[in-house]
Amino acid sequence: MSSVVKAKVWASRDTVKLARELLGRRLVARDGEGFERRLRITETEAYDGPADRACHASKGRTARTEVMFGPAGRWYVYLCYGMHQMLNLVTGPVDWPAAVLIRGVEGLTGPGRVTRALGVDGALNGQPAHAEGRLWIEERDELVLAPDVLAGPRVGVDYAGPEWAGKPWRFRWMKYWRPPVARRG
DNA sequence: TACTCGATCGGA
DNA sequence: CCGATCGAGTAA
Repeated sequence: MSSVVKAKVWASRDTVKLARELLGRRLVARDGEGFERRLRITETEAYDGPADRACHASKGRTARTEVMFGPAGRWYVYLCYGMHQMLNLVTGPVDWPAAVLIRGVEGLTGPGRVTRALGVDGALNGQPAHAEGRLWIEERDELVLAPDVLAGPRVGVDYAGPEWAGKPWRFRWMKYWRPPVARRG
């Protein structure tokens, strides 16, 4: 199967469904020595379209959000709070800005922790997520729904207002998801 | 050019 | 609870 065909898997109009279906698929990270880690995706969030006030692209088409308007199957990586890289998979048709934030993989809870552990940074922005390289999503012909998935509101998007912050577009595969390490009190 | 604020995290 | 830390977005 060509990369082009594989990328079409993510071109569905329904990004919320894709965020749900991404659970259970493997994220593969290859380091400088060629060592690979294959980790099940356990937590995702959907950011869907120009009307979604929590989606960066709701502010319009800019240099930063351009990649979300492009073809599906590429990485959208941006810096948050000046120190955390956020890893997203671009989804949807061309000119429909949407993406799925990868918030957790097995053994790693939290979007900033995932990228730190896998060495992800802005260099991956715009790179294909469906071809072997530095980081990719393992090929699988069919999307398989993971069982035991909990949906809830997205994290940290209250600024988007109740209509958008309240949408249950965060998905966790509870069989593999683990709560963040306890904070000290 | 000067602000403001975040799709977060770890420490107190 | 709080500070870290910096680029994008906005207003001017």
